[in-house]
Amino acid sequence: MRVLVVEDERRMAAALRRGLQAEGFVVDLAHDGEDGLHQARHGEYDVMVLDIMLPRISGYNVCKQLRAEENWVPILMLSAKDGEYDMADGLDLGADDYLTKPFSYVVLVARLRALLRRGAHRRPSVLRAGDLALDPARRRVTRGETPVELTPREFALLEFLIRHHDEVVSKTEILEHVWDTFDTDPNVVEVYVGYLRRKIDVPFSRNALQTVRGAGYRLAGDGG
Amino acid sequence: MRVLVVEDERRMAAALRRGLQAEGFVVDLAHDGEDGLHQARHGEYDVMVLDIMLPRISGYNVCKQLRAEENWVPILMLSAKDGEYDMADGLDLGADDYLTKPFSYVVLVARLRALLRRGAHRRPSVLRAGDLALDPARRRVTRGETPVELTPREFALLEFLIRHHDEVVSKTEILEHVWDTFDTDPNVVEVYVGYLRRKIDVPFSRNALQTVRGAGYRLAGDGG
DNA sequence: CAGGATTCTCAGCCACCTCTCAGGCCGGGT
DNA sequence: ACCCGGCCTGAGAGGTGGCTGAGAATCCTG
Repeated sequence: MRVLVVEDERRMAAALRRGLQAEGFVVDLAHDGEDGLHQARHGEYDVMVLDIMLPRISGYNVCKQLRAEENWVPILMLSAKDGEYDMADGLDLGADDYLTKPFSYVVLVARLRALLRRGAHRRPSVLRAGDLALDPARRRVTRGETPVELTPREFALLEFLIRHHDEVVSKTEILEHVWDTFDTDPNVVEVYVGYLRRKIDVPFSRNALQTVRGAGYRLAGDGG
Repeated sequence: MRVLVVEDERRMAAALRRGLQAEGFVVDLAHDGEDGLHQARHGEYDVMVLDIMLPRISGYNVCKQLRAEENWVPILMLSAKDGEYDMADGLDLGADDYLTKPFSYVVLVARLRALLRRGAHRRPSVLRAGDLALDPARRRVTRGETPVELTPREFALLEFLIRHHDEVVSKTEILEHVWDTFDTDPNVVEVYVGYLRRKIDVPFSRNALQTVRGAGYRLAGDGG
């Protein structure tokens, strides 16, 4: 599990790093708010420990900024101050938990694990067209209730078609977006369209993946 | 044993703390329902004493909320003698025991110990996927009823996979989160996936740890 | 420092995937 | 009907990704 620790006091930061590494975490450090914000944006962290009193950008603003950017990494806030007001403030800004210094090391680890267990709020996005459903994250395709096994190329092709369902897409477009070339033999598209049809078309049902002679292909969606 | 006491009357709270500490418990206090809910969520308590009449959020709702979040910490409820709710109400909402004020410490402690002995309904602190269970705190893994011995690296890999069960995770993602590098030979992931399979895959059963060629790996989990 | 556990590298092997090719099919125009 | 161009498809060669056994390097522990 990968954790970003944003803490300006060097001794505290070093202690946290050692301790968390001993617990099996992969630890990155940032020593001010700007650095922390930057690292949080570009690294994929499972959880984040964020001090409030920081040079350049305060922990409050780091948190606020990340949430504004739709970054939902679980955040545990640390503060030297005490009082309910601070805590409510931090939680309002989108932190997931809050700890007041001095804190017990055991408690910190326990709460980090609690955050990890809950997980970040993630967005489920499933693409649909007709009775076809494609989940890019899970890399899973179903027709109705039955799962469909696709090779990577087939999957990429179907994803492109389903994103443009009900539109006619030319073989050239497909080559550009799925194969990343434009001067290959378009026959390869025909071949893969054939593969897809064998896997996603139900016998005795109208074809979901239609040929538009001279123009390209169209994947029929529910709307039209 | 770690106990969380949620009680708004300061005198009563202080008395409970002293009494329970004398019995050898580690005691945390919360003075209203919101605080109590928060602490219960983020701390790992072995048992919880929860007053019903509380500012902000009632004890009933704290309990209900925790159970809705699959938090199965044993809860002992406290009520004033003339409360508007009765015992059946509290137990219906998922409390494990119920005491009416005034009560004797001896009885309180006896019932807490009984709860601890009985254990919670279930320990939800473990991650699950299919018949695999991984307890991050105890660093323990079981397949069904049988324990599985894992090395630290294997454990970290399985933890990452189980947290993303049903999703396809690429070797690069795995390298970043488990190995803390991104430019190492991905073959090391393949090797460790192989190790894991030998330890967690049951013969004659469908593979829990599936290869998604060209994309990564997916740990199959049954909704949990 | 010895012995064992753990992590990692390497190379060979295998299965699957990708793409090419050639022949056949089909639709439309005349 | 006939032809032509676009499309489909079966077969198969070649490439690539992934798996694994062997063993080296490293870490841990007594």
